[in-house]
Amino acid sequence: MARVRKTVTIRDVAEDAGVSLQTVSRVVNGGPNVRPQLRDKVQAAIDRLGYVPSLAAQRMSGSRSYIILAINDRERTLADWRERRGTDWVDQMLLGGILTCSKHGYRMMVELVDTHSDHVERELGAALSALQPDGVILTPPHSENRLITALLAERKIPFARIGSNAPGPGIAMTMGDEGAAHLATSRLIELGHRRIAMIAGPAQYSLSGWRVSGWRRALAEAGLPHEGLLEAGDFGYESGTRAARALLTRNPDLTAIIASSDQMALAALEVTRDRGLAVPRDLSLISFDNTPIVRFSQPPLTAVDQPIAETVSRAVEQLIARGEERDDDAVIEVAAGLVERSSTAPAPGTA
Amino acid sequence: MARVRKTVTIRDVAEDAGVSLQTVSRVVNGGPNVRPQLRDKVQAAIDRLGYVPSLAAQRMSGSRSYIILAINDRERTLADWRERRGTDWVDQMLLGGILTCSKHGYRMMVELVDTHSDHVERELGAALSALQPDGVILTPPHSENRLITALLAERKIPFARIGSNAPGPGIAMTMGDEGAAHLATSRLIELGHRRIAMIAGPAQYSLSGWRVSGWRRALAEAGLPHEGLLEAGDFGYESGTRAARALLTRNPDLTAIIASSDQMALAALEVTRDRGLAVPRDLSLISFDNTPIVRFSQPPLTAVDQPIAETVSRAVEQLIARGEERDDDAVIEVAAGLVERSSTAPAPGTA
DNA sequence: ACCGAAATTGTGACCGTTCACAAATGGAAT
DNA sequence: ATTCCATTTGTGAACGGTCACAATTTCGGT
Repeated sequence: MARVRKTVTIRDVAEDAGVSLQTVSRVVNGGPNVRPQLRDKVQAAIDRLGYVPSLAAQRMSGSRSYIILAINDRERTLADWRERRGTDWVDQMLLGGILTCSKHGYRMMVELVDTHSDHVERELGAALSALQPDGVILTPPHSENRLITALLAERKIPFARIGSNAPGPGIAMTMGDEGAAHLATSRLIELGHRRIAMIAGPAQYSLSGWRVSGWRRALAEAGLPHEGLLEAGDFGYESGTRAARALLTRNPDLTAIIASSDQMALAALEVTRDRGLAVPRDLSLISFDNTPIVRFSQPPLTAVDQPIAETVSRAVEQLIARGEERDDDAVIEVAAGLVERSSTAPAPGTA
Repeated sequence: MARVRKTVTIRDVAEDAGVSLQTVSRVVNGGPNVRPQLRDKVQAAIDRLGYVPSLAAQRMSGSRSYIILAINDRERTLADWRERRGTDWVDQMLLGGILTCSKHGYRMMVELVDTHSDHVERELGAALSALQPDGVILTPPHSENRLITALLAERKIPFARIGSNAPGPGIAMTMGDEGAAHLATSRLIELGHRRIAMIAGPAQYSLSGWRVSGWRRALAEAGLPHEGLLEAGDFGYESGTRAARALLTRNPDLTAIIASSDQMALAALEVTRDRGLAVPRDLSLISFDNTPIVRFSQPPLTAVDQPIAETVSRAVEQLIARGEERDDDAVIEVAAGLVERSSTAPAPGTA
């Protein structure tokens, strides 16, 4: 353990090993064409001195910055968002990304930007100039923001759009919302349900639309109607209450509800309870997101599991790989799964 | 909106404004001794070109890095931790820190290190060399790790230890665990409870000890015994189940339990229900942490609210302020509060 | 032993910014 | 006007790396 007083630079290593700076640089970066013998000698010096290249200096001299920038919404992130969808989403996203970055020698930096369009361009532009990241990850609701994607495309920085199903500039990382909704709906149909309602998310998120599509497609495939079975919320609890009430009032024969967020599902659970209906005996319930909360409700909810951590992780890997490559757009799907708990059961009156 | 092709450097601005690099630098950094007229002219050029100084270059030339490094435990963070204490802790910490950093023109970077002591020094040392942060935030269980604090002290990097009550090197940011436990216990005593048990956290976290102390002190002040009323868990659900069972079996006259984590409190809730006891009619329950989960249990739990976001936020501000100052150690307390919900009530048989 | 190409190593310039210091300018006092 | 000092501006040298390219070594084939 060498005692480190001042920062150890590549020069110190070069001197210690009796070689040139360039050689040390080659060893550090695993460059080719270094004789094994010399490489070992230099490596020994590096270890002895505890040398670690300075990220700042590396970036200065034209190499990569080894930074992935994750763009999050400032307002929604902390207050709004956590109230509505549970905090888990942000958490998983961060940790999935950070973990994967660290695995590849990269670092993830979180940048919070305002939703207000004027500022977005400014703020993001400043962040890009200051940090010069090798890649950017866009999270909802910025995943499909034209101004942002245009800015990134112009600067030729590879970027991934999380939770966006639409092809377009950058890499779209979808969690297969259409398919997931289809899966959940199909499962309910399989259990004998015929009147299956959906509480959708707000239209501003395109995933809301995709989930509705998946639900509708599954119903259509089974020859079931969807009229009057759709209500929209804003992912939050109160909106779920409203939607559930409307649905149950309008459709007394309802036997299943799919909610586009855990909070809205919990609200629906509360509403059904108030009306004297038992879940899952009288009504089955499936939620989206599968945050930790739904494991502790009575009963625990069956939920569509959005593989957020894995999605972000894959996004990071894509960006890193795109480092030198051409920036071909793509849509990558990470499949969602259905975690069956106790809020789903065969439809009433079924064998 | 100037169209940005290549990165705008300080040179471009200097040229555009017809001044020297140094002058631009002065304007950017709010340096003294620049004539207002010139300053405006330069500022105009900066705005027009959309210039933002490169963090890397700034760091290179001896200025600060404007980076705060938050050290988290790799294993516990993702898997273990979230299972045991709910994911909220990490989330709040990150966002509290990130938000505050961004407010001051700093950025927060999360570094995950292994718990295994050999690696910690290496990993952290590498991170410090690579990033050269202006400050470091240590989170449990690293807040009191000797190797880490020694390393930071040696490198003279200001650092804050979150959730540590003990004075020592660096700034200790305590959330007043002793006081919080005392507060919760006192409230129960006030409600007429006489047999108040505690499910403590694992000994490896010093906050566990402090919470026990606060509980004990409150009991002592009221002349109540604490013998046989203490069980320890590991913050996780299962351990809470075990502890609650042991406590209830050993003390049939128990009327209140304080749990050192939300998960353990939920477990205790489940156990009391199994035994035919109603909360809060027969038994009052208070948990620690106040993660979103406890709002959705039946009944919603009264909980000690750990002001994590604020604590980290304050820590960041301390570190930034310490930038140039002397590194005097300190213990700063951010008081916890009690959020009363429906799991606490007057003791059975009380007026 | 000799030649040439391939493999290995070294050299200088440069990345974008700030630092210490030198130069120029301004204004008050003489 | 002149002198002098304080204020304002400019200059060259770092900072710690990498890049392009030049110099050197190695080695197979003759």
